[in-house]
Amino acid sequence: MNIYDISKKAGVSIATRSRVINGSTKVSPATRAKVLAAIEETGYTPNAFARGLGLNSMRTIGILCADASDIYLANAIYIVESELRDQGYNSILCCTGYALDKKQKDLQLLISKRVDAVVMIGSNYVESDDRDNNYIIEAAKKIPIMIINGYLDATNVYCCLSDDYQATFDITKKLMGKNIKYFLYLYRSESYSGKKKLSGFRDAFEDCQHCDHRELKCTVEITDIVNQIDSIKQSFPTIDAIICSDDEIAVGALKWAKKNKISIPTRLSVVGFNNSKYATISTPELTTIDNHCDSVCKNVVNNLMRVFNGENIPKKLMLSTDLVIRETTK
Amino acid sequence: MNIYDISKKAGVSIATRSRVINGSTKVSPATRAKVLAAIEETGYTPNAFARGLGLNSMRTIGILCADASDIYLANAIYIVESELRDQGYNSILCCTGYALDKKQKDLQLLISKRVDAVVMIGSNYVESDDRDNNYIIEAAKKIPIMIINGYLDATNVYCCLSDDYQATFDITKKLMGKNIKYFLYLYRSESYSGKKKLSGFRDAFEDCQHCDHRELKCTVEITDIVNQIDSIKQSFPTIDAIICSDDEIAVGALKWAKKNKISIPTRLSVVGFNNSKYATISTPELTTIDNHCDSVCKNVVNNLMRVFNGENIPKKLMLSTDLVIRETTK
DNA sequence: TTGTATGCGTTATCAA
DNA sequence: TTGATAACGCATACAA
Repeated sequence: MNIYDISKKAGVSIATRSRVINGSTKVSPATRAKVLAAIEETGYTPNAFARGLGLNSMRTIGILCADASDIYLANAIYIVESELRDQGYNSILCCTGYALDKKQKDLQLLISKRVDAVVMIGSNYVESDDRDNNYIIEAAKKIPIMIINGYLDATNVYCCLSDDYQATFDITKKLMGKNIKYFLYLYRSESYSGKKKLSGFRDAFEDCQHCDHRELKCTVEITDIVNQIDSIKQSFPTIDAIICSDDEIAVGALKWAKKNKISIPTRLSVVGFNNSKYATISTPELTTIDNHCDSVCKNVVNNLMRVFNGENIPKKLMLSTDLVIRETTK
Repeated sequence: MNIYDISKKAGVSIATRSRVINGSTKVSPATRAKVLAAIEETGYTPNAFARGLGLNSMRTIGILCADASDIYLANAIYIVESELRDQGYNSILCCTGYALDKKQKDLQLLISKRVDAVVMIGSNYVESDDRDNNYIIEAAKKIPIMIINGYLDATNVYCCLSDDYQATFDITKKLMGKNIKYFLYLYRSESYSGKKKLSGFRDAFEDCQHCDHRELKCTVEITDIVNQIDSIKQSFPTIDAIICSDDEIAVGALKWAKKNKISIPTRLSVVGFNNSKYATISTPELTTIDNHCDSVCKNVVNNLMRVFNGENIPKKLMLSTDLVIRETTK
């Protein structure tokens, strides 16, 4: 069933049929009705491939993320996909993992599938070594690349992120103001946003004489965190606060505190990051930094539409965060 | 840059070029080298739309799920996508929500995009009223439909699910054996698998004289659960065990117990479902039913490949579950 | 307002 | 082993 069959059935030319399908106004009501009737009767659907070939677009966006099962990324995927579809675009999802070669390969794959743009969800796509970001810059020569929570200065690359540096800086300062002196920072990733968070934490100590802090890079396995904190305790006996780069790590910190019978928040403050569902699932419920993932995602889709529209949009859009106070801080 | 440019550059016909691209053996090493050199030199990539038009396939599978941010569905999406890509297929993700008309519309949309098959993740796609499942049956006339955790008996529809009925039946019986008498069952969804779980729970009471039980349909908001359990307490004062249709609800039950200072597992047993990350994030860690989501998903993709291959596949594949005992049961 | 002719970049069929 | 040519189904410029 194709355009010719429909045209024949309706007794019009294929051009007229095309006008009806695509909602052109330049067609008389009578002929439009004829065509619509024929379409209805036959259950005809336009062939998307042929359409794509002619228009050089199937209105499809590639979504790249390391791991769709990660609670934070999953939420972002959900929002991005929904927003895109509201705009008439479908999403091809590609879970790349964290290895560079796989990320490159998958981005290439999406481009070969002729997607109209790619949205990279997660700061892990921007590498520390600038040469490793060439794959993004090359891709951006063909289609717009949108990066969520990462920043890369390149043509046709548009970034939207939350102010992670300020967030960790502010919460650390805030806790210092509550007479907290000994801080431990837990993190897992040294991605773009991972580094921002870490420097925010570090910089907070610049003018604090009586404070001290340690940084600990945890393994991916949350169950190991308890032992890892134990081991740092030997050289850093007092811990008043643990700031974590995500909520899952913060849950690990809570489990450590529980095992060592350290009462929260009286003797220890714990702060998470992301304001994910983990924050309310956990007991006690986590004080955490809300980086407004949904706003970031909506901004990205909105910006992408404007790029398609030929508008000039900022290459870097930074959104502020909010502290959500629950049960793990005073 | 298209097939003609490459052919001209290599000094061969477009047919020969096509043979090289598609790995046909019927081409001499010399000409193959010429073509490959031309491709390499120009950085040519075949046009996927034109290819799709010719082959009537772009090797794309539609994934339908209600909510990609749900921890359970997100995990399934991740596995399905990864497995599909291993087989050379891309995935178009569509988050439909739970409303029937949206599900119908989105399935239709995927078909109009000419996907090779659709994978429905989540038992919410099979409706109670059989007439409402017509949209699936109709779709299956065009492409294979794979259903994860739901069952529908129709041509070209293939289902893979875990034995949820047996799971709740067994755990309830098991707890009865430990002198537990008063059971509360908490659930949110009346989907296909939701109903199976509920009947498993109910049937466990058939030959138990001294036992009693209640069922409570919770609202979606987990924070309401505490109040909802409180209210049932008035007509059902003693609760020895709470069985939940998913881990998130179980966390709600834990929060209720904590608020009422009921010690777990000594005075109350709580059992979750899914063995999701929530089970280990929560405190105490949840005893839960592992329905082996990963195995189910892998089976589905594997079966789909066999369907494409023209093999005869069972229309219903049931996998057994396992109980994972942690801290919320004796 | 409607119809005709052509291009989009492949794959596939049939000869050579 | 290679090449010419016909589909594939649609959009659109141009003509009527």
